[in-house]
Amino acid sequence: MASYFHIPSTDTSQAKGALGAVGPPASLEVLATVRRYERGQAIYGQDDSAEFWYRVVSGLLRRFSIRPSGRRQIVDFLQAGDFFGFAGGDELHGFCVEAVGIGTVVASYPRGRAEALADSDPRVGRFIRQMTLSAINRLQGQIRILGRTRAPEKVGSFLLDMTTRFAGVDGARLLLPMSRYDIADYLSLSVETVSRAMTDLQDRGAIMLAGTRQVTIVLHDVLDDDSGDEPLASRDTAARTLLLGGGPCTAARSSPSGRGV
Amino acid sequence: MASYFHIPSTDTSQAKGALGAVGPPASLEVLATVRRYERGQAIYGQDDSAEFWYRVVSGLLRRFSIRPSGRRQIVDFLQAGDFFGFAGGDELHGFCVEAVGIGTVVASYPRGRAEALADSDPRVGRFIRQMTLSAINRLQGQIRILGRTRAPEKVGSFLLDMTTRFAGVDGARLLLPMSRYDIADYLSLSVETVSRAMTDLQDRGAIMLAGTRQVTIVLHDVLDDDSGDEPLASRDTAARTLLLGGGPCTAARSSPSGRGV
DNA sequence: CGCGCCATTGACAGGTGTCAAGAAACGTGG
DNA sequence: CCACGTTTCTTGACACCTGTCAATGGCGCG
Repeated sequence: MASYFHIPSTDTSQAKGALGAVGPPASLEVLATVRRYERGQAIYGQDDSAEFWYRVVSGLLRRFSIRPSGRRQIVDFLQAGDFFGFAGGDELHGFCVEAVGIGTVVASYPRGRAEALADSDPRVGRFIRQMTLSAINRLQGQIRILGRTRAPEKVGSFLLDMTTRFAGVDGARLLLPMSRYDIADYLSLSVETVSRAMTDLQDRGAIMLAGTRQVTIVLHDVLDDDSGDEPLASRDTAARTLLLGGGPCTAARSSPSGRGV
Repeated sequence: MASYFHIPSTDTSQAKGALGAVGPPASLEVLATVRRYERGQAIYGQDDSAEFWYRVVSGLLRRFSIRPSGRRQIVDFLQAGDFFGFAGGDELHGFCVEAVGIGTVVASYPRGRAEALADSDPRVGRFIRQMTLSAINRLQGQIRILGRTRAPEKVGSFLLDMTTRFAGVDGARLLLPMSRYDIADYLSLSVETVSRAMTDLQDRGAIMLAGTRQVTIVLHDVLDDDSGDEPLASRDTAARTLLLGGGPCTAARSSPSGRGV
């Protein structure tokens, strides 16, 4: 974290998914402006115009929106290498992006020039498509998690998902970069329920907690398990799918890898 | 629905969001192969290889995955003009796609040739980026909905979201193209709870039901309301955001338009 | 008419949000 | 170094909501 304003190459000290490993093309990178953000500082706001694309150089960001009720819903956690800010056509973002910790560095790209570059340089276009696809994968992963019905399952699959993105040297140990409040707003749970789910998973021997942020995964299958022991939920739906659906959609999958659209 | 196998242009008889209105470039369209699917028939399965991109010509599809417990989770509803099937880099989809109703027509594009075309033809590349962005918008919309805590709110925001996508001639009337079971698996609720939420919204005067599929929106703000009357949820979180967050993220938004990344 | 499928409603147990209190971790200043 | 305030995290009690199980009615179709 020494040089803040130079060498905007991605910090790959953290383990990353297979996709985001490759950096942006040099022709795109010359457009970059790099800036450092403090804890809680906003990169952009909910009603700001989408004039830039962004890339996380190092640190962690949260993308969220505030509901009329005051509830904060976190839609995405962004780490080194992740792109964000490419809006859906009209001018507004619709979301806020904030730095979670201190020393978060973000590169920004002028939207118009970046899009023009994507037209002229196939590598840039392909890269942008890759970035949007990894964004889609992250969103689908969160939908998978939000789709679980009970809190320990949500927290469990969240931890597994984080392991694939924020894992330390050995795969089982995980250093959570965000607070319980962030996790709660990401999973649409109350902080108390997140806390209870953590201790529940620990009591069941699925994880081990060292302090509040360090988690060691012990039993993967318990975290991934969405069958509340015996009762396999939604028998009706499953049965209907088996009868009507046909095809290979009936087979259950074991490993959760959010791919494809 | 007369000509099944020719003129694969998008059926725009249904109202669409602003983005998907423009059709695919002609250079991409020459690669298309069009096919018709019956009710419940699979376009591809969970572990099929992602050799094609697809576009919905007419009808409705559901994209989902089956959990080990047997629960079906619907990740996306796809209608005329929507693209799908561009996987996240590796070879598998990870999801199933099925036709919801009868007479669903889908165009498929060989993946390799379509990607090559995206490199050589900027219009195709831009179009693909547009399609991925609208996919992102759909996913973010679902995350917003799944983030709500109580069933009537989920169903209410779901109905509003569907109105923007499946609205009839006048904006308030909505003809649901999917069953209660589909809605339940989309919102991660039980069918009974969806049904109860519908009647609850009707009792409160927010909607009017004519039969089971036709819904008339009466009070938008009730459907969009996520504050359970008085108690504004997560005071802690909101207060913390107000104090720490800073920036324009504190302002609440009224209209739910899922834009931006 | 009988038979699936879909939709609705009721009863009940279990899980989660809320409110409240207390413990632990962290930063700051003395 | 310790005291102190703030923030974060955990745990408990209780009301409410949702999933489950069960029963019923509507609807299309052979």
